[in-house]
Amino acid sequence: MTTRPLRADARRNVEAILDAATTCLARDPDASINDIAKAAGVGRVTLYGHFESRAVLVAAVVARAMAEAEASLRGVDLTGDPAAALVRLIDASWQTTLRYGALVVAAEKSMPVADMAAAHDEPRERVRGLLEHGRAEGRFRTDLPVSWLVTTLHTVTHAAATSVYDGELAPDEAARAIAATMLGLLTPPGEVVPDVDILRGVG
Amino acid sequence: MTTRPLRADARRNVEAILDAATTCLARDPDASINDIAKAAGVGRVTLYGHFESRAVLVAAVVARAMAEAEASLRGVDLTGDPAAALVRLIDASWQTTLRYGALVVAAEKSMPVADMAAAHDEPRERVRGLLEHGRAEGRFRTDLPVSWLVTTLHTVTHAAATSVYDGELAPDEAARAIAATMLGLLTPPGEVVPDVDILRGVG
DNA sequence: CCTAAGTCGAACAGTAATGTTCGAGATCAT
DNA sequence: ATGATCTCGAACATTACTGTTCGACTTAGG
Repeated sequence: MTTRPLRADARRNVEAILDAATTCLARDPDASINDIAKAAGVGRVTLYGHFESRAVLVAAVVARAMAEAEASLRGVDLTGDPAAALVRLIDASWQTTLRYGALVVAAEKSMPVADMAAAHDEPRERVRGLLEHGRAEGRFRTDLPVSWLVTTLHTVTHAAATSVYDGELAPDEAARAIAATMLGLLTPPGEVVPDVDILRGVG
Repeated sequence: MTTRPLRADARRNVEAILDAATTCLARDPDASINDIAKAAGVGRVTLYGHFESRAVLVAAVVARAMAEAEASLRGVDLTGDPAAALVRLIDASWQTTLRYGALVVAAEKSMPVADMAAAHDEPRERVRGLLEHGRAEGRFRTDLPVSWLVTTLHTVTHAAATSVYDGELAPDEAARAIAATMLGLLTPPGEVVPDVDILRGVG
């Protein structure tokens, strides 16, 4: 059952297809197989030679994106000051969201709901743990459900991605904007909002 | 060119179609004309008798939603304390977002980009004015672009709508959650986050 | 250099949606 | 109650996409 090693050009094409599919689907979740093949500089038949169906292709794209996200998040130190840890987490996850953020829309249409839920669960739990920690220390607000706070981080990050895409937010300002926004959002009523620039590399 | 007055049953059907289209498109922006007609308890031919094309139908649905939104927002008093005014604005706009929020996705696919931009401009300007006012008074943060702050209100409100839809947030908690979230988010670094419950009807 | 592996375009079948046409029948309005 | 208005299902043309098959061609690699 072991798949024979692909020829060099075939391996190149698979890579090109995955790259093209990533950018095409991020731009338009309804992008056709034809568009993707053309963007990859490859015939439609060749694409089907490597990916059985559209569903298989987007699954492969998503898997690759998730693997990269995992890798970039695993290294983040979530201990110590919760606010500082949050800023580190945002810095690490921002690039991934910018590249792959819009993919979820494409994924939602061709993947079973259970798989989507499972894929979302792990990163949400990671964030949830950090927020709970901050709440226990009195640094993050407790007057709103944790699940809601997790959702806001998610949604604010995605909003930043589309803002950058639309030219409303400069790419190099984005991570700081997200961090500043979240630090204010998470501060308990009656407490003072921390300055994001103190918590980041102050240049 | 003045359209003759419709017969009673025709008027009823037009209403039913608009209602059905609103809920169907909010649930699934790709809902087919067939689904909408069936949901309205009407044949597909009848629908086409009243709405030339899918584009015309969604335009009509959007127009009705925008009119209702306009009506509910026009009455909001935006003067006085900016934080209190923001809370009033959120309370007024929340119900509309909950009902019509997901429509924008459907609208984006069948309306010219210019129309979408124009439709978004007016409410954004309203919010922008309020935020500028708050910034001038030192109540809202000035270390982030206003356009970004406007975007966050937009995105947080929509996130609340989908959270309610998914059962993660109780409908009656939503408006308070949005207001609390935004008040924290908008507080300048170094300042104290206001308590939302003091600014709302304290029950 | 020669073969197996890979590519490509064209042409095909299948599906699903939009929009139109027709005529028979129901419903409102006067 | 009678004619204009409206509804409805079925059938049709059109378009767009997915996925497959075929045979001729190019390329990798020993």
